[in-house]
Amino acid sequence: MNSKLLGKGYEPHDVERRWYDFWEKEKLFAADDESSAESYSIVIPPPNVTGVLHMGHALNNTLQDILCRYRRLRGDNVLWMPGTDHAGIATQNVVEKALAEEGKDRHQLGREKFIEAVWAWRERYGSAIINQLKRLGASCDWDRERFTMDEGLSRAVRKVFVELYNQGLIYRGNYIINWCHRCHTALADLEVEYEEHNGHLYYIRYPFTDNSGGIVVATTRPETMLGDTAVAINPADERYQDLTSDTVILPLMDRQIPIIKDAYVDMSFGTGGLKVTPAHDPNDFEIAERHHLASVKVIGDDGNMTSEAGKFAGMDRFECRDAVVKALEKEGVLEKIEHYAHSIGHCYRCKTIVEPNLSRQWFVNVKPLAEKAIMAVQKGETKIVPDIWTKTYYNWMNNIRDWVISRQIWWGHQIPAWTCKACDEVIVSMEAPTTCSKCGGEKLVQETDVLDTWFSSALWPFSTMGWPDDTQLLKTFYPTSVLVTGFDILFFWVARMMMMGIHFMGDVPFTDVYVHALVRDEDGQKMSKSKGNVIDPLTIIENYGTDAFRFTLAAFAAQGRDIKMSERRVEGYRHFVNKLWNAARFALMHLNQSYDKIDDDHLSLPDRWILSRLNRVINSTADALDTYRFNDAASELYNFVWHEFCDWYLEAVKPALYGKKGEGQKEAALGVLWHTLHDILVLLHPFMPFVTEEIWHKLPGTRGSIMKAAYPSDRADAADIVRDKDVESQMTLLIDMISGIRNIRGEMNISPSLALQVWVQSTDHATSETIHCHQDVVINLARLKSLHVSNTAERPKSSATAVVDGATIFVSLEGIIDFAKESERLEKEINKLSNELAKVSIKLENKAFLNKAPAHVVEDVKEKHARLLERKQKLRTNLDRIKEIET
RNA sequence: AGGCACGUAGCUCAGGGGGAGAGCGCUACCCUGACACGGUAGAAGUCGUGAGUUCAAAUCUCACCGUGCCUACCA
Repeated sequence: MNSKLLGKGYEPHDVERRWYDFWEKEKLFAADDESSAESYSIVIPPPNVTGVLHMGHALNNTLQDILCRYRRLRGDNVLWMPGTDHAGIATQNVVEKALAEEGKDRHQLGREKFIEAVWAWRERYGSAIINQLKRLGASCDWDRERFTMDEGLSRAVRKVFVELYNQGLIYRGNYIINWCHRCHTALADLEVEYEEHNGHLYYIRYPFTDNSGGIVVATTRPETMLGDTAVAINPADERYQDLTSDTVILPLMDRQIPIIKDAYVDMSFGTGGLKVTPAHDPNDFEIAERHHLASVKVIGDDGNMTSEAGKFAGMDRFECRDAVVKALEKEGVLEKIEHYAHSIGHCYRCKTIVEPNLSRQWFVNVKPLAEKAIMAVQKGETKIVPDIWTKTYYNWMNNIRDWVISRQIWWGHQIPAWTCKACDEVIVSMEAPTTCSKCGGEKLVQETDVLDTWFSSALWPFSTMGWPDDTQLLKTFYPTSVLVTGFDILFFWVARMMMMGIHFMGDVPFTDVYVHALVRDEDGQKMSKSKGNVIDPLTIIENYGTDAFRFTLAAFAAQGRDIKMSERRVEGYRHFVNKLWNAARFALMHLNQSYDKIDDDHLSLPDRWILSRLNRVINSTADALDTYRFNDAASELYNFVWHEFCDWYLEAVKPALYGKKGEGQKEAALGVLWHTLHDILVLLHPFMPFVTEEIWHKLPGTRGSIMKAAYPSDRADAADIVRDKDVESQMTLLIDMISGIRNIRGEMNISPSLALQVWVQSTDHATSETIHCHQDVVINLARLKSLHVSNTAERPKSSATAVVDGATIFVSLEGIIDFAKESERLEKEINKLSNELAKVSIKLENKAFLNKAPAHVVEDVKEKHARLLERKQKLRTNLDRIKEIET
């Protein structure tokens, strides 16, 4: 007996550390660059180097790990490519903050020293999130870990930039972009978050040159009026048909500006007069283009007013707003102020209010790339799961606008463009040029801007595999099998990877995209630090163990639904881990060897039954995982292990295991027990890698890591485990009988220790045969003194009755029966049956149903009706008897 | 403004045209030689509201109410 090998309760911490080290040491996560096995690959959504593991990461990586571990068990050559993202703005912010604490800023250091400081920071803290992923059990091929700023990936970035530039898909120009004054950089449209805000709408009168009348405009940002270069009205607006002047005076600046007519102006808004500020509003910018208006930039890149702002120059933009309002009031041109709710854009990194700003930036013309990315999904080259996201993907791709890729920060891939000081020629090239290709000049200055981080992440599926070199890794693993991600980065990342992958690799980056839900708190709120509702995955791991946590995430991961994280649920699954542990503990008390072959001759009904059920769960789990139904797989396994294996099988075979059924049955049961536990461990391993590995090593006959095991249905002996419906229905009969007797015991308050005498009456030969053959199972599990089976109405005088299909059960209660209680119990049962019977009867009385419903449905309902009726009548007979005795 | 999802037991959620399910919680009994992180039994839902399609609707359609999210606009 080796029962001492397992402790009474499962203690995760030591086990987790031990096996993770073992897996790493044994290189069990390593992919083969070249292998005859089928390839399966996933690239990790690279977390930010500055990041700490949150629930989103935990879910995302747990799902990927389940897939990877599952595919390994299926014999695939699996590559899970790990790495991190340099997160330009976020990381720069973090390092700047650290510098600020030392009283320094980046400008004092200079660009080069600052970059060094960021690298140093990365050395020190950058592996935090990687270590946290390891605690989750993530089986990434860590030897291949990549970073978007690595030399290899940087080369890919330069290559892509140069090619897109040469193809005319990257250009530089002056356009309105979103500007964050705090991060001091341009932001892409996607990087702006809008939030509802209670502001004001200011009505300002721009008088005619003679200071009379004029046009009233409305604005939420009065300070921008300093940069107005026109007032626009709708050409169809009747209010302005009789204008005598075609100019107005811009108040405070005393500038004469034109009145222009443009159909863009919404006549129903405000007064129908629109102030035009081309440098600070995207729509105004477009109007200005159409009407060839000048642009006056009054808000500077630092958030202060520029010299163009006249006497307001140098003022902070918000202070200026108040000052302008006061000044307008003083001039008597402020008509009114209304309360006005509107949404304002904020920087997604630092939450500062962003300003549309005219600026010279680099852009990607994404339309041509997007078209191919749409086609690829339409043609099914990439499948988005669940399908619901496909529409969102199309919608966004169809309305896509050019992408600003330049950022005015230091940390990132510096744009590989140089300007010749002598002739202003722009040279874009992989390596720094020494002379100007046009004039031969030697004074070349590199563009100071860096690229958007997402520009490099867009290349992730192939840059991590060595592109632009033609590597073996790419040949084996590109396109990747699936991308697992949250919908929040569907556009930021997935769409852009699609575009770049197709353009540069000539093939989609992944064949499937599995989009999972967002993890929210128990009330459905998005977790955020500011709300203080963040649940730290590492705390959960500390308290409940990684396996319980992972299983919870899988069980919660129903498609198309957000996940509301509940600690209670994790606790529940911790109990499940412990249940498995104890089932194994019990099994290992009896198992001293492995069993290659199941002894068919001595199998009991429970043995055959559990093998049949095992066969079902093997197939349904595989099916669920193949279609990304993680929650289905998890609940199948949960129910099988707890409610079939533990509750029924283990209890049923105890007598055999304790040698009460002879050596033959004992050995047969041991064989089944070994097989079932063995397969349970393998099936559960993707979800609960640690506890399964721990038990695996205690199970006799296993060699090496469970990671090297074969999925049950792929094994040579898989044929031994077959589904047998006959066996299942026989076992169901026994289970129903036992439950019926237990119900009587419970309801009648009969002590569990009292062994009962039971008479079973059945006129159905097959039923009585089954009961007779397997009566030991019933006697054992229902705690009986005796069980008599007959086809006559032989029964004890004082008894309680239960009914199953094909048989009536009489539990002798000689001397202890409480007639009133038994009547009550029977009446309750009869009531239940009557209710069900009523529903069924309605159907059968409905001629339309009998005529139109499919024959098998009608047949089913008739059968059910007969069954219910039989049961009810039997109970009724016994109730009558009881009442007779009682009176 | 447009779009998408969701409203099922006290709580958290599965299910998805023909017998209402799970976990937690609750009630009663039980420390039965794996497990009290356990066992056995039990109570509990007009499946948001209203209409329609159908022989049959929790399930499909529409409207409404409520919740959440996404996209766009916002002078």
